[in-house]
Amino acid sequence: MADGLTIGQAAAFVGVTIKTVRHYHRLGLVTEPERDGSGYRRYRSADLLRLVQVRTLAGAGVPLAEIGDLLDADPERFSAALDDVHRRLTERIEDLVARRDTLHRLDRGDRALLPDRACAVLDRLTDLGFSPDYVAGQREALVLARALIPEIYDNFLTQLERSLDDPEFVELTKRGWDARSWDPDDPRIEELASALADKLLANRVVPAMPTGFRNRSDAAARYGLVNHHREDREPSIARLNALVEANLRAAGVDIPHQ
Amino acid sequence: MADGLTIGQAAAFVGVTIKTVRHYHRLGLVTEPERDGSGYRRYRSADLLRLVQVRTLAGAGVPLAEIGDLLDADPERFSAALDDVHRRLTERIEDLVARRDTLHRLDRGDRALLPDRACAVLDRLTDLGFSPDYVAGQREALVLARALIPEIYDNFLTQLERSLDDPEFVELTKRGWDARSWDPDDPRIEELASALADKLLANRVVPAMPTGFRNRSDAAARYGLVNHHREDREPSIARLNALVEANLRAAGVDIPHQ
DNA sequence: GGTTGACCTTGACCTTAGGTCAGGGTGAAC
DNA sequence: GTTCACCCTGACCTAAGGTCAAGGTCAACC
Repeated sequence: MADGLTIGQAAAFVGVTIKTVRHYHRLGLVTEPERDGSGYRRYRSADLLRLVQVRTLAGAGVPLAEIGDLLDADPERFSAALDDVHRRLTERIEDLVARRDTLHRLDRGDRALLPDRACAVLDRLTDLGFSPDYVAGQREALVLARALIPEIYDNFLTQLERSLDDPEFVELTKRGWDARSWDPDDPRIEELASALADKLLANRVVPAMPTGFRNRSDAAARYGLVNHHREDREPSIARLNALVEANLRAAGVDIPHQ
Repeated sequence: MADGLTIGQAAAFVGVTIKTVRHYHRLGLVTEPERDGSGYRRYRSADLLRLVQVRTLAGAGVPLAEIGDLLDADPERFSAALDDVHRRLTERIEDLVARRDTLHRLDRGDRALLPDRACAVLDRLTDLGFSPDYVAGQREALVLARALIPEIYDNFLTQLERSLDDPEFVELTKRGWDARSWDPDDPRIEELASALADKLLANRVVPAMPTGFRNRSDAAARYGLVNHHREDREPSIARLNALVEANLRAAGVDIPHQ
């Protein structure tokens, strides 16, 4: 008898739930339609049209709070606003595409993100016979370096690449990795530290401190984080690294304490 | 002295706010790091790594509630989950692209959405000299028909197209539109209704009632909504339409009352 | 003519992914 | 020695709805 659709029909029509339609009413986005004898809302063509318009904008991500003004604006302002919505939507889409693409890098073994050059170095580590644990640790260090101190990330990578060309250095590094099973007070650690420091100085692959930070302690914090990554799990390696750093410092290399 | 980044540095590092990091702690997504002497959180490399992983997934739209399980899953389950995330992200992107494309149809004069065939008919109406108001009304009716009763939308459109090929019909329709300024009791309305009904029957462009609905009253509600669109604003046109319908009904056409 | 089941009404509270505010403690620098 | 940027907790706010409760209505079926 009473004409107009009920709220359920109207909602199904525009593809939303009843609650959503009522939500739009409460926000004043769509004026409440007339009620029939039993208090039901009855939607007429004009209401549905408005509902479709609101939904189209809302579906495109326009905040509901803006939609009212937008639809009631004069045509050229509306048109300009539409262009703006379109632009923002395009940005959002591009952002999502970029995120989708980085997503698959999470799946390359370690769930972290590294460019190809770093991956090549890591593959080479594996080929040279380093243990998967060691490779994983280096991978994490590279991820951190890239994110925390991009200024010296290249330096870090180059250092790794050059070191791998020197069989003696590779040997020393492997021995250093073996040191994790030694007692932290084992005298061999001091010997090894000395040999490693000499090698580093000879090959000129000393770590460069990051520059350009607001203060030195910030840089030091980042440097320490990268260079002492995973040491909390390996006390002997921590001691080895500390000794190597002490040796380098004694030779005049700028390395922050702790 | 104490090593590790503060929460602000860690947050800046992964590109989020401090509050977001604390939020992840509360959800158990990233375990709370150790505190320093003054109770500040100190983030070490492993914490940052975890933070980057969480952010990468969260940024791709994975609900925070799922991320924990996901990152702690074994590799092949993780990999499968990543594929799933990728798939959902692709769907979302396609959906947004579709919405972006429909968005510009909102800007084609009337802020409603119609396919090309309908637009062509409306343009033709304008070319034939119908007033912009009349065209707007027909446009709205088409939008409603398409959304409410797609089964007869084609029929509706074909009817319009055929009618426009008949100059006499065009003349009668224009006269019908002029009738909105007449008194609703004007005797000319009855005449016109009779002529229009004859023409409709002769051209066989009678409206088809929608079929296949759960009940007849639902169909009737939709039909009424489309066919009596805008009549609340034009009482004379309402009367004219009612008379045309009565004439058609008398000739055996199935049209619901009200 | 009674009951069933699908619909409608309002109102109050829940959700996600954080943001904001209040009130107070820390740390480094000028 | 104070200033200013940073940190702490806890309580409440946001958008865009969803869920639940308690009750009224409508059409259909028996």
